[in-house]
Amino acid sequence: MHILLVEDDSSLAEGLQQALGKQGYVVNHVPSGRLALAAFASEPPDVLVLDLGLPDMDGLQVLSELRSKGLRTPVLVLTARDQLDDKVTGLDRGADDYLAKPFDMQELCARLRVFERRLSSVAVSHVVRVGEVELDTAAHAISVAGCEVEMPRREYMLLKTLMENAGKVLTREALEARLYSWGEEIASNALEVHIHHLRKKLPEKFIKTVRGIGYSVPRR
Amino acid sequence: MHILLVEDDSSLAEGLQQALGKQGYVVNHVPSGRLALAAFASEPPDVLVLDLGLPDMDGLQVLSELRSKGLRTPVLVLTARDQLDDKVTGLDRGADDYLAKPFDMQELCARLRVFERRLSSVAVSHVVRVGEVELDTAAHAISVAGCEVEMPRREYMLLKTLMENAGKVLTREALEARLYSWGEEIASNALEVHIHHLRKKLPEKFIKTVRGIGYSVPRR
DNA sequence: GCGGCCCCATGCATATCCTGCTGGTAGAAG
DNA sequence: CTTCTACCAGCAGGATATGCATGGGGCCGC
Repeated sequence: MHILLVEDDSSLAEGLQQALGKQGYVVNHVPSGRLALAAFASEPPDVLVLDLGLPDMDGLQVLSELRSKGLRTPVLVLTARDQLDDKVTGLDRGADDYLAKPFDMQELCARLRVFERRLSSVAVSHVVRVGEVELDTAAHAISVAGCEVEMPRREYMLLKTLMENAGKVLTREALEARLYSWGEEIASNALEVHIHHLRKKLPEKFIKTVRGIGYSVPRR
Repeated sequence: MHILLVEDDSSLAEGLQQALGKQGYVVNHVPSGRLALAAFASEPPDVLVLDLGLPDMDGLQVLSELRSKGLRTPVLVLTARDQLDDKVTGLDRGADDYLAKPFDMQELCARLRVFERRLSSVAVSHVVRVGEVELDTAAHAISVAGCEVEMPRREYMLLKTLMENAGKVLTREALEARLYSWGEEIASNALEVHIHHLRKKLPEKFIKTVRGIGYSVPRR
């Protein structure tokens, strides 16, 4: 799941990015409202985590802006505990949840999981099947010909994006954008290595390479 | 956009069919779950609008059936307002949206537009067909008389530009400009070579040469 | 530390492409 | 009708780019 974190306190942001990354989220961080809107336009995340105290524009303003464009992305608002009024205003303007600083990491994660569930139930079915490969997005499980197969995080993500776009060719850039947040771009053939590992676990010819473009799994 | 409407109340169904038809949608209507599955098999729609109260099988059952087959077609569920539990169950089973009867036509249209947007952004499966040659820009795939044909990058690009401008004659310069970026201009008959390779894979006379000008594929 | 996971670097295999050349063809000029 | 010429088709050798395979080492959880 892609999270866009809008937070001006860089040390807090870094901590969050790291912690959430370990939970398997892909976190992009921007320190200001203007950048948040820009990031949103170029690469819409699944969830927005929004601090209200921002240098350039008020967090609530960001929220209003997004909603006025008809975007329904779930938003979790962070704010200092003593500004409780913000809570009401925030929810009024379309926030989905609210967390007072300082907050517990556990709690943040729990609330993100709620979003995640909501997303996966609203967005797409839980099970994607292509040929004899079945991917259960809810259980994070893959089975090949009815047999469960273990998948590390990156491989899972990669396979998932490929299967969700079965029939289309995904460019190397598109895949990398999906697997990595900004700032953790890779400078090697890591992607090819993952593809390599995936192929070992999947039926032959399941992942087709389109030379010069990228990869695809055929729609069946 | 193709809509499959599953609704047993015939008067409501007729009204919807008419109203949605005016919006430019193509609406097929079936009154039962069994027929819905049949219709789905023979002609998969872009969106399914599903009433939950059906005579033969529960609408939710239809939904489960579809999802278990790995079909990810967007589904909008209709249900009576007093059966709110259905909402949760429906979303759990893979519905994408939900509308309580009686509903406003405006709102239904708005929600369908959301699906439409989602479709067009995800499935940019843009297919160009000229004669018996078919080109799918999303899958980077070419098929001649229904048979898949491999295509390297340059040949693909070349064929694509020709087909997208079927009927027009493209000068050699125009084609080269499309295939090569600045700095990698070519200094030989490379283009002719690619044309040669293409002709080998395509039906006879598919690419016409216009002596002194360039090439074209006829519009059919 | 041990093991899984993942990024990185390298060498190898080959598909893909450009090049240069030879021979063919169409259309105009004589 | 013949000839001439610019343009085009076709081929094969070599250069290049691209992807694959493999091993090393860093990092983190246990």
